[in-house]
Amino acid sequence: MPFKENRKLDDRINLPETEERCKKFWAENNVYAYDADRPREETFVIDTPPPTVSGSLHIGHIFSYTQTDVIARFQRMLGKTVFYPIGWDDNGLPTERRVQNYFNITCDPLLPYEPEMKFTHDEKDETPRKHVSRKNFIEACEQLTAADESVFENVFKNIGHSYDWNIKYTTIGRQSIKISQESFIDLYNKGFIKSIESPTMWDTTFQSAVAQAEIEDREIPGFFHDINFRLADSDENITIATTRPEFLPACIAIVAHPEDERYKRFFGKKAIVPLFETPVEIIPSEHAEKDKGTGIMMVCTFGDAADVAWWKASGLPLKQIVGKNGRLLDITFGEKPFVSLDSNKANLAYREIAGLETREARKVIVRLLREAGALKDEPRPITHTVKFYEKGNKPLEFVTSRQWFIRLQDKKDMLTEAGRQIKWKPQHMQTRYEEWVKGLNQDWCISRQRFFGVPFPVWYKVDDKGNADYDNPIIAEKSQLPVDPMTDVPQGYTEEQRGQANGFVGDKDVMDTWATSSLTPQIALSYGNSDKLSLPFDIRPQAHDIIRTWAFYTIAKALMHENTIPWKEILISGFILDPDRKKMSKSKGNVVTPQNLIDKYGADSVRYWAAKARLGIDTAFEENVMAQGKKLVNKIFNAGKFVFNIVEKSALNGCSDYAGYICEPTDISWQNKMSATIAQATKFLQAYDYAGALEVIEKRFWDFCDNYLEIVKKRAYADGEKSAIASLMKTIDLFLRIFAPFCPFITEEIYQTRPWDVNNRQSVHAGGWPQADVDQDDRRHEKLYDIITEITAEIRKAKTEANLSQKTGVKSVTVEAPEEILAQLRPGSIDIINVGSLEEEALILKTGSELKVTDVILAVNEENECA
RNA sequence: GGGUGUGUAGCUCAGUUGGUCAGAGCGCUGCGUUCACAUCGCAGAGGUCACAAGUUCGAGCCUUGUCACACCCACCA
Repeated sequence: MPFKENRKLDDRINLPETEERCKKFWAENNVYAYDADRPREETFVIDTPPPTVSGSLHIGHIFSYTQTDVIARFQRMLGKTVFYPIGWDDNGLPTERRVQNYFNITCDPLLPYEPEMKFTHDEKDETPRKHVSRKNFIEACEQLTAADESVFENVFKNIGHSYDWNIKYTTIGRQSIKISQESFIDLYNKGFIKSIESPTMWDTTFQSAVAQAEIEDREIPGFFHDINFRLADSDENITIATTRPEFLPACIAIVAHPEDERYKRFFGKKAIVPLFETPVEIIPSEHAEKDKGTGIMMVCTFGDAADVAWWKASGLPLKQIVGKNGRLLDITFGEKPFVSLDSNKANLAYREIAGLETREARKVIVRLLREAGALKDEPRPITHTVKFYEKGNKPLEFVTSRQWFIRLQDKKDMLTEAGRQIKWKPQHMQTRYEEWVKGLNQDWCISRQRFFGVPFPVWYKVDDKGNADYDNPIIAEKSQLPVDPMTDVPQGYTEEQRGQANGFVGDKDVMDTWATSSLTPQIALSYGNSDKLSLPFDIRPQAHDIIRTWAFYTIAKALMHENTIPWKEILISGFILDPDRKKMSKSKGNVVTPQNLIDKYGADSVRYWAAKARLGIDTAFEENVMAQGKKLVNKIFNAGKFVFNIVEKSALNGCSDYAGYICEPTDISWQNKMSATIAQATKFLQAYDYAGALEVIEKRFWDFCDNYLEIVKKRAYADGEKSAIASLMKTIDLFLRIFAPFCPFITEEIYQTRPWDVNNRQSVHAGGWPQADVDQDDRRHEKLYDIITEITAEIRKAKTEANLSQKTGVKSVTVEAPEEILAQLRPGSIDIINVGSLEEEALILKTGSELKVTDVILAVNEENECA
């Protein structure tokens, strides 16, 4: 039901119908389409965050995305064309995990493709995970993300976000893959990308490398084990505390603090690793702390990140004992680098743990140590923090593997400088960014040993012995993109040569999802078909939890590719917190879904709630604010309807050019107020302070309903006075426009049904933000409105205190004020008489030092109230 | 250990450069309201603005310190 010519406003507010009508109207009239022909200066460019498609939309999304929409709508109403894309971040591990759980499948790249395979969701499916081929798995991902994305799209449309749905991308889409691969090739050619074999943080469940930014610490229970190491050439023992005794076979050294008197005399000597009889040197190191554990520790490859750093510095050989599946590798003592004074004994011990998961191996080692008498005391339970992949449920291991890295550590200064060229709102968020850059201690590992992602556009030559040459990759030609090296063939080769001696193999890894989402500006531009736009965009809106990932990586990529900043300003939104001020939990999020709230309060009210919160401030979830929004929406509707009723019965019905009729002093004074409010709101919105703008607009609106409307009611309604009616028309026109960015539905509904401007049925959102030129206003009666409301308040108070109706008549009111005030007041006397139900001649004006209402004598009795 | 933010009425939050800044909404209390709106109106009570010291004629606002809470990073044998 689109808006028809001369449609009348409903008698009662009906939000669901209003919302449907508006959505249809906007879609049919392309109200939010970006105009690629307009020049850059007339364009507002937004780098919209593509939400992760791995479940349902959270109320937090609605919160921050709505704040951006308010800004977008304001800019559009200013007359700009708004480049406002929308995308879905659907590639990567989170999606794979959801697909695995949802369809109860797991990917086995060795299986053949089954073209007929279908996927269904069964809540009660308790059978073991079904193994499917890589291609089938990707199809399952595509199926589920497509379904999820259409749900997301509906919610965003229901809440009234004004994206240009023609500029819609997915990070797994063909175009995104192409741009992501181009990015890889560009960085490779610039020498910013390297592939190296190195210890990498590894999730054994997903069997993939993960990046520094994807790690989180978790407190888990564990044990301290005090293990005795025999000293070589001595009967003495030293006791070493460790939480990971299963790493004994990978021990490469013992370290203690150089100033530790207990161990100073041992430096340079050798200790013997129990069970495995490996001699290791005792070395001083600043890293060791005297008062932790026993003060002396073993270094293994690799129990934790400190081991990695220490190993790199030491130059000692690498003893990798944990495999990619998280199980202990099959190694043999006596072969390099696993030296032992007694290889038979060592191998006997190791055979007990080979093939076990690290946790199981730990238990076995403890038993063996106990049997060998090398365990000083029984293990002591502790709680310690361990690194996890944020989406994983097993601790990370350090596994040596070949990975692609983007060099960032040598660009810290440039990255910091780029951050300084961007305006951060709030400002302190820039500090967070800088601290993150300062603390970078790894390059960016972008390869993931997964399936649903952007493939590396890379193959490797295979030599005559069948070994791949990883140091000299074959990089795809740009004209070939997008490519999948597992099915596409490098130039100069044929498919028959795949995997053959003197042939080639494809790189089977995919990229980290951030490697693609860090290119959202470039991807959006490619979908936008614009030759007028380039980096930097105007704004990037996002939350503060992904400063270290999305913001950081986007800045890094823009710097490396275009040598510029990606956006001029970055607006950091806060979080929605549980009422107990913790981060909103999933369980809660499932109950309070955005759609439920839209259904309950209406889209405009949910938007009102979002727009009330300041940038960067975390806010507790408070449904009351939505109820408040609903009251406002209702009030806007009723005020509109009331004014329409007045206009329809008046001589100004159907009149478009009403402004010239506004001539009465009180009306002119009120319009001064409106101008001031518009000026304030405009200033706030230009500074992206949508909450500040909403506050002043809302305040003025309630003032309008409570005071001005009451003041002019009689003149407009009973007297049919044109000045009052025209002033009401103008006021409604102005409020509809300045509320439009916040409450797009109700404002459009009323705007389209005005009994004036009937030939102008453009969307209220298509432009027309009011100009507040206060300097051109007629300021002769500037103070009058405030004087009237002040006196009115005193009269109302007198009635309230007498427990009487506001309709009670007034016999006399005495106002004392300086002559200057009285001069302003006199032309508006009639309005005080009207609004206060004063009898004729009841208003007595006296000269005094300041404005004061001294006597209010009510008509019902002779009670005299002193104000 | 390093960094950032927050602490203002019972609750959720505003308080822009120090001078009507002690506020709003909700909640609470009282009263009113047939005629735009009970999704209403009018009014009221409620706060040593975390604490302490300092700067100033004057401090929620600036400085220093303390406490509490939250988030990020580092360390985690």
